[in-house]
Amino acid sequence: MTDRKKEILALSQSVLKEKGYAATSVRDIAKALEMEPASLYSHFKSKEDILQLTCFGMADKFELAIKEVNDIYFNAEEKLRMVIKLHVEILTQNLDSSLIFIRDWRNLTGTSLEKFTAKRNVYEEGFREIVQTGINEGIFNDTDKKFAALTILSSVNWIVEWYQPDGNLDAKQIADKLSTFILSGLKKQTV
Amino acid sequence: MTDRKKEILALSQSVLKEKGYAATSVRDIAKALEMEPASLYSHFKSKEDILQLTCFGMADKFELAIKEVNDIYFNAEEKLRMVIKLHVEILTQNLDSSLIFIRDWRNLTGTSLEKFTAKRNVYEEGFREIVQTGINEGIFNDTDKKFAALTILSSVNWIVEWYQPDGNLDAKQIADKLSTFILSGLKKQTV
DNA sequence: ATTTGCCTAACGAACGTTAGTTTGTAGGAT
DNA sequence: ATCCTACAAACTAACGTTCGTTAGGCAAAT
Repeated sequence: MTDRKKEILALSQSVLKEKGYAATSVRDIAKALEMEPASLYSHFKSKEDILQLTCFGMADKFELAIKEVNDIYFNAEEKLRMVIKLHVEILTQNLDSSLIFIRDWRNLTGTSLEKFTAKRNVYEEGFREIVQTGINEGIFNDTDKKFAALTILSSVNWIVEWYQPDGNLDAKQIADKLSTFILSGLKKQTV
Repeated sequence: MTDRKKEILALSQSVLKEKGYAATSVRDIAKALEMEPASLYSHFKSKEDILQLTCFGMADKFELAIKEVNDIYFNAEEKLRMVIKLHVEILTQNLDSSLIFIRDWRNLTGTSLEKFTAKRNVYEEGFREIVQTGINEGIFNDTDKKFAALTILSSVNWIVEWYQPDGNLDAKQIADKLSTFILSGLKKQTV
């Protein structure tokens, strides 16, 4: 991928995130980039090509992250804290892509859609394994691990809806807060 | 709203939830309903009319729920458990509308969009108040209430992504699990 | 007699995309 | 130094399709 292509992709993503993939036309993107619609096709095969590059680009980052965590860390709490930290970092460092990745992947078609959901399942399975590890270690409640993994992922992914790069919370602080919330809950421990 | 209009609205929603509002055409809806596209306009002013009826219909239900909770229940934990229960019930009993409500409200335009986000803010504020009540009562950790409310709402809303009406969890069970998770977290309480 | 619910037909606008062409630029040969 | 080649990146023009929507009519039910 040439530098110019990367640049145009990034700009396209910042346009797509505003109204969503389906509601944004190729002409919308071209206009924001101050070029003709046809010019985009010097870089991309199709509109969906942009979506694919975005979704799989993000999926790859997450895949790498969970592999790293499972290779290095032993303790389930450590693993969970680490994967949440990496996840939040990926989201906040790629906010435009992340919004498209989370909201618009459903617009993928055919084999792309299948591959994507497969990758997603692998990642979710990684979360479930961490929960299971914690249960086996006796440090997590013996809970529904599927349910737990989904709940964790949902709260982590939701940060793209409210995160402000210029706000008063950075990625590390968000990750810490989330981990604490997920691990200990809202209620004070009764002693 | 006539019975026929209600029926057509419900059918339209079941079509819209599949590919999302923006990616679904009026012709798609008409085809699924086995009528001509133009016939839909005997019932709705526009395509966005359908979206508005859906989004505000859901928003009204949630508004009612949080009012009920704040009127009746005193204790913050009780309030939180109750509002989660009602929220889950509304979602699961209106799964098609819920999916559109959660995913597609961004496609609203003009004053509709403004009104909607305002309503959403009111509801979120209701959650924040419950958290604040719990902190004041000394039963919740002194946490970032904005952050907590968002995290709670995200995990509650996410159930529309995986809930199966024919699955092995009903609304009550989901609400219980969620409440427990949110209140106590994943980690075993160290005694 | 009026209303409800659907129809046929069609409008203009916007859609994603393609074909073919021009422009700018970098590198090697003369 | 200048020319030639090659390629990248943009352009103009337009294609066929689909979009949301409207006008007007017709049949059955009230």
